[in-house]
Amino acid sequence: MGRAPCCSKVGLHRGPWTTREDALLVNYIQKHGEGHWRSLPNKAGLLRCGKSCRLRWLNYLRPDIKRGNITPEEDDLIIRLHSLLGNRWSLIAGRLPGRTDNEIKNYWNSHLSKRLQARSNKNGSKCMKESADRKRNVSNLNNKKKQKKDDEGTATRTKIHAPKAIRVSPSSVNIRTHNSTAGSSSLAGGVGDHDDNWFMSDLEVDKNINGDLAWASNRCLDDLVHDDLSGQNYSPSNIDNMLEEMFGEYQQLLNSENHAQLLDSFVDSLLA
DNA sequence: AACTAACGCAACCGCAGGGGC
DNA sequence: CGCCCCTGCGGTTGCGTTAGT
Repeated sequence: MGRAPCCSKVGLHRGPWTTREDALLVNYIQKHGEGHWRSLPNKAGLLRCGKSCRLRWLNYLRPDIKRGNITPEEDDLIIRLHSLLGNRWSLIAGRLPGRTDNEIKNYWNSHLSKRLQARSNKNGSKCMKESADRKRNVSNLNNKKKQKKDDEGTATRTKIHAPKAIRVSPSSVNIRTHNSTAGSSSLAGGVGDHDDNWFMSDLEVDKNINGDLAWASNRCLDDLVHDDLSGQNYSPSNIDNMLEEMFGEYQQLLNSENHAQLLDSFVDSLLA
């Protein structure tokens, strides 16, 4: 049972968009605004499903989109946010103005995950194992099919704390400005110069929460970031400040007693 | 120059949540 | 309360491009 997929309708165009289709979509949205994706194709004169139109607009045609050239700062931020949030691409994208979840997801899959993998291999078996553990856990969290499989196949699947995925729109996710009172001193040196222990404390607390090594590869990630950026002339930026605040808050709540509940609200707070 | 493998990106798919009725 | 529709998210696929042989 259930609805037929919207893109299964016979006669609809699929595959790459033509410039004419792009123009039609842009013109329509400029006149009528976003939304009502279901009815948009008809009204705009497009032989596409609404889903496809939405995707094309959000990932490619929006005027505020930055394309290509991921900066070292963005690269660093993606790695750190991913270590914190997992594959929550929309959340991560929300902290990177002009970037789309799809772009970040692609960037991660094609660049960063491989770099992490290479780094793990270099660091030896301990790190490799930890990275694999974490990868598996993140995958479990974000892929229900796999999770079902795992549920059947493994009696004692490790669990990590996973705040519910939250629907995010770019306008609802603003980079918070300063005034944070959270303890951010552990990052005081900025990227490439930070206290080498700040990720470790996350790790230790997470181990306490869940009794496993779910986020153990944070160390590997940190090493990766440190190595990649330490050789560059790379002064502290707004992104660094933002990270300081965010991870400071993160650490603070992890040190509190009811951290499991607070972790959920922390992720919520990222969207405030 | 021709072929093949690897890579990167755009697009698609399936599912879940929220809201209206 | 339950159903249906719309929307958004994350995983995956397909294909064009580039690099290597």
